[in-house]
Amino acid sequence: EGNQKRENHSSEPHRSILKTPLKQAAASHSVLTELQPDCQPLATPTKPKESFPVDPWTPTSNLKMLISAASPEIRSREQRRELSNNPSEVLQAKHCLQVHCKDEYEKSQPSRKEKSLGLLCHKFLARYPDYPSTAENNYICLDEVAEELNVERRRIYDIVNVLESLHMVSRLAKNRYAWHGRHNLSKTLQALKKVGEENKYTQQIQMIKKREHEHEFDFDGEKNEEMARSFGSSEHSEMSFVELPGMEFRAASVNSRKDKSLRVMSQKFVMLFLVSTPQIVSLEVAAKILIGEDQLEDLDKSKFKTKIRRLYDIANVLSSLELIKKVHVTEERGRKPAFKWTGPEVLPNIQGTKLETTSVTCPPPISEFTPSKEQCSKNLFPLKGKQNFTRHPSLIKLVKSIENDRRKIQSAPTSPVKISASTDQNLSAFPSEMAQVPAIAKHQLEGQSNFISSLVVLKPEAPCPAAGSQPQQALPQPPALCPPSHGSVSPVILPQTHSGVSYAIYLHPSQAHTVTTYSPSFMLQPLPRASVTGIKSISAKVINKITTEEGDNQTATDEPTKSLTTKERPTIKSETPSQRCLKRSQALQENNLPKRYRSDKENLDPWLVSSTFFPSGYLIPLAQCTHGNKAGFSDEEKAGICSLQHTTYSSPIAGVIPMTASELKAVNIPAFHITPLNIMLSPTSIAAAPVLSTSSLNSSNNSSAPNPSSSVLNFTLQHVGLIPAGVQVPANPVLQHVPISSQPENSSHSSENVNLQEKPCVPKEPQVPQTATENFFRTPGGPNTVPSLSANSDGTNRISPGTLYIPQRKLEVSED
DNA sequence: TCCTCCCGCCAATGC
DNA sequence: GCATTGGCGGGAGGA
Repeated sequence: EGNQKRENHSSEPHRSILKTPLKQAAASHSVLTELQPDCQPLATPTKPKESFPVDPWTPTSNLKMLISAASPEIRSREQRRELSNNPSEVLQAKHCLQVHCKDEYEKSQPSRKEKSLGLLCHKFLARYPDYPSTAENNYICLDEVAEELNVERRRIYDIVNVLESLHMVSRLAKNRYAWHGRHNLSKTLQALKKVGEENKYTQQIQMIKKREHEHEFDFDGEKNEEMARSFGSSEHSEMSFVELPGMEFRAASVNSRKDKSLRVMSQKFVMLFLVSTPQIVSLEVAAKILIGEDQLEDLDKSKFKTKIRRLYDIANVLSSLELIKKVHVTEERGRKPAFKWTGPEVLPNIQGTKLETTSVTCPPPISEFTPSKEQCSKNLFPLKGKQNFTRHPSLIKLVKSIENDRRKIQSAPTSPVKISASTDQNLSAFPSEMAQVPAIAKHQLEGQSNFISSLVVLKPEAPCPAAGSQPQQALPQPPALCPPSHGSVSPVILPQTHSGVSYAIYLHPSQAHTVTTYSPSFMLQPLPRASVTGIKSISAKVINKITTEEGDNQTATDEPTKSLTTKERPTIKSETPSQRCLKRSQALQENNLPKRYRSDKENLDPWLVSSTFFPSGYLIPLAQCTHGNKAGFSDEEKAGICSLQHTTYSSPIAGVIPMTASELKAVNIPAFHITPLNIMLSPTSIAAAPVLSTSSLNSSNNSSAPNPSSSVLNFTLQHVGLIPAGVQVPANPVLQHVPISSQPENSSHSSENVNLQEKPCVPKEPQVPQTATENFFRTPGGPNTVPSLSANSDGTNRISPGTLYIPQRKLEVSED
């Protein structure tokens, strides 16, 4: 608008020579000179002479001048006034003041860089913790944020949309989003990688590169046809937003715009990184692929340009998230902007394979509970076979209906309803769950695809030896209580505690799902030093090696743990499990406090649960999550109570897990640290929640108590003949972890001549690649050898990448 | 000159 | 009918 006005103005005869850039300063000058009494031919518009508006320079001065300039009447009035009391000295002074103030004003105006989306995103991210412990205070009000960050809301949308694509936020309602942080990130990346693989992005990238190599990419029809054919030949040339279960979009607008939205682009962009080797994607290639997918027919330059613009937007946000970073790829054709993945390494989709197996080999009741392949498919390829259509509502309904039915069926026999404190339901339900443990475990182990689930079930418990010394002999195998068959989200019913009070504790379903469906993701979590020091150092070594290969200057060796985690993951580093338990408890307690980033020094009583905890995000149980989300969030939630979610979580699958404090500890603070676990207490349970002293917690460290997870694990393994009867497997499988690089070929192994001239990046997520599960399941002669794994001489495992490699021409990557 | 990407119009959708 | 979302592309700042 301003530009237009300026342009109009400058079109006046004697100003027509003004070729000043449309920059505000210059335009202002032109306006200012307009006010000069004696309008000399404007030779140097930048050096106005005298009379200037009287007003001191204010932020509105420009506006005033523009108004004045736009209205001859006002202008002449101004001029008359100026002339009437016109001591030239005064004017001179005014002019000086004006110029000075204008400079000041311009200086005070944020530069373009200061207004960049990346910086804005940084500010935005700084407002929220990477791993929010609860949903409380993790609501995002767009208006407020925009105001506080002093930007228009449009920009916030850009950020939020990208974050949404990573499931770091989810839309709750108009103007409101929920902040999930990085809780879902690894899972999302897993999913994206899987989709990217299935979408044959690797091949597409290679094809584009090959084509570029052969001849300049152009936009003529013949080549496009060829491209179309090649893209069309890929199985999923069209796909929509990759949703995590329970995080489906509800807004019609969102759905209807899905295919073009920044969200989808963002996901696809990320996919390109995840399937690429090395994980460097040039903007050009990305744009072409994204365009190619959508509309091959009109692969025109404007579309390309627009795509690039959007990719920059996305890249800015992803950069702020430290998932990618800008590099330059120097090829024969020149230097091209590109981005390099610096986010957490996403392991090959082991689980994905298993999922397929699962759905084939497992008995219905089990397979239905397992990380639904179908569900994933639904979400990942909702439009499979169709082009440019969003999922039809009726299909959504149908799916949900099916899911509901499934849930009912699943939950019917054993799943308890949400149980609050001191109900007998817990007790009655518990045995029933317990009775299933062996069978379930066996089921899980019977299929290779399931053994991780079994372990997952065991995990929460194993890690925190310091925890749960509860007198709960009645719980020989608490961990197994997370029925694998429910995707580990089923309610876990624990017996009454010594206090005689049961507690309804809601495990965040995402946790369960994480470990169940995407087992690798939880392995990315930091491990408590006390139990996994060795592992950590191994991991650190590997990481260090990787980074060094890339020219890392960082001191990963000096401070191994540093490379494992960043800001939000420090807790585990140097703490004993019990300390960590305490901290975790503190964190939980903190959730009830209004402010984030609060120091957690005081008030260690973790069970002073006068608060209500929220799940930080989506509901993982595949079938029912939708409900959780769909239930929406009332405004009361803002007050910190998630009554709706109570309902939601009362879903048998969603899982209510009544347990004692120590049990909670055991589950809540696994050595694995299965991502921050969100625990939610129902109001009733809150009411009944006893206050345990810290000492009580500490004293619950049970060296004597049998380690249930270990028991279950050993029992199971022995039961299915995977280990000899006498052999005992450590409770904490993590101890057996060995690092695996999913990209061993990253720089050295590849045939490419890749020159990475850049600072190495330390993955934000700790890289604890493989579970011990696979290790001991790979016992020589064991029945469950994982084909994709191979042992290296150094004792570490490596996963055969199985990636398609095409020798590439010389490629240089340089940092900006 | 080209790379980046801010900016805000305005259409689609929501409420 | 107003508000919210967000696709989109002009064009400015910066290298």
